[in-house]
Amino acid sequence: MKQTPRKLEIITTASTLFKEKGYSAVTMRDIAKVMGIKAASLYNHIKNKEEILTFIIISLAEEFIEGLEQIKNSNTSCIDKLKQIVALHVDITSRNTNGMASLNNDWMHLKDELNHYLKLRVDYENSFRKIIKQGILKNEIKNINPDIMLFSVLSTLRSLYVWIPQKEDLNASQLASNLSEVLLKGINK
Amino acid sequence: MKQTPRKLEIITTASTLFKEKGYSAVTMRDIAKVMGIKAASLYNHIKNKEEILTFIIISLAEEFIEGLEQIKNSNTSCIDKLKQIVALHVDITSRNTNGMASLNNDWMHLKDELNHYLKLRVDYENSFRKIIKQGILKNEIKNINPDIMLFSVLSTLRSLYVWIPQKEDLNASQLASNLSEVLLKGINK
DNA sequence: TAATTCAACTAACAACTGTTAGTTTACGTT
DNA sequence: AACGTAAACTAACAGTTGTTAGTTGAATTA
Repeated sequence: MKQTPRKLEIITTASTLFKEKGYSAVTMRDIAKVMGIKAASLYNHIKNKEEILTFIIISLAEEFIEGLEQIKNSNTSCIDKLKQIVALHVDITSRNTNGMASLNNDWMHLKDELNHYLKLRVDYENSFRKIIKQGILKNEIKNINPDIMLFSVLSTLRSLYVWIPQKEDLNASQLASNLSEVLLKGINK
Repeated sequence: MKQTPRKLEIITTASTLFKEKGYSAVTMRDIAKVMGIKAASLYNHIKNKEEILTFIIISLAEEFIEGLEQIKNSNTSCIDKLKQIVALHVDITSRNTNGMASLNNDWMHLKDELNHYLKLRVDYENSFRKIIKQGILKNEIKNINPDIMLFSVLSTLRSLYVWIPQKEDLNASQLASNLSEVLLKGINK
């Protein structure tokens, strides 16, 4: 799946607008206007509006899947794996704050690739839960309902795209380590 | 602001659709079809589409503000106040999972009431942060960047609307206490 | 120089959007 | 029986939507 530079410009521009107003509220004319061209000209580079959304979402989802695959195979404790997952989210999100908005909020507007996306998401959550469950077995993690822990941690990580742009003073590794501390050990002294 | 029963039915129906596809992707004809009437008939009960969204968002936002006001004035430790905030979110969200989707994802489509909403949100976050900062001063809470802790906890609480409907086996108080445990003390043993 | 390709353009389409105006129907009150 | 009202209806509007077809000019290649 090679993309021309102009096509990537369209995707980048669209991402910004999708984050601001959501996929459905952004028109092809909106995207074209920002780029200084007419809406019809976009179709020299892309098949249709859906292709833009699909590219944004699927490429990010696959990046997460690949990252988690690495972490699963690393020979470390479960707690360390969780720290790596936090760092993975901080890393990918820092580089794609706009796209992450679509991944979180616009996936339901996929058509052709909806099932593909849903499979990737379920796979990701299952692998994540497996690490937590193993941590409980190995006595590294508290014996609370694993779904609640998964939900709590993953909700925070999925919301990073909102907070990272307004906290540019924090660098990535600093944010990742502070976040790991809070998620793993809580805020109570 | 008294609402007729039929108007509330429209708002409830719209909330469900807004959660599924987002405000922009839901048409007046979609809402009417679910109710078994024509789109034009909706206007016997509501002023326009925006009024539906405004009602959903502002009434929920005010419920949160009022709840937090109570908690601020309660004569307890900061940790206990945070537990009360968790319970507040679980309570309101359990009763309004659909509306919470709009509060989180559709607020940018407000027009007349956008500034009102933004003020309520900033006020809420400021009050929340104040409780965390006081907890740090009183040595109840770790001395980490309060914004990171606020972000982490609030992200989880704001995502509850996604998880509560798919975990109907958990009752509210059970969920609130488990969640408090995870958010306050972390998942690390 | 001629031929080809790229990436913009104009013009138009059919479908869909929120909304209004005017009409009809059913029902409770005088 | 007559009236008033609530809540549905039909028909239509003006504007917007994604998308297509065909054209143009500039740059690249033969």
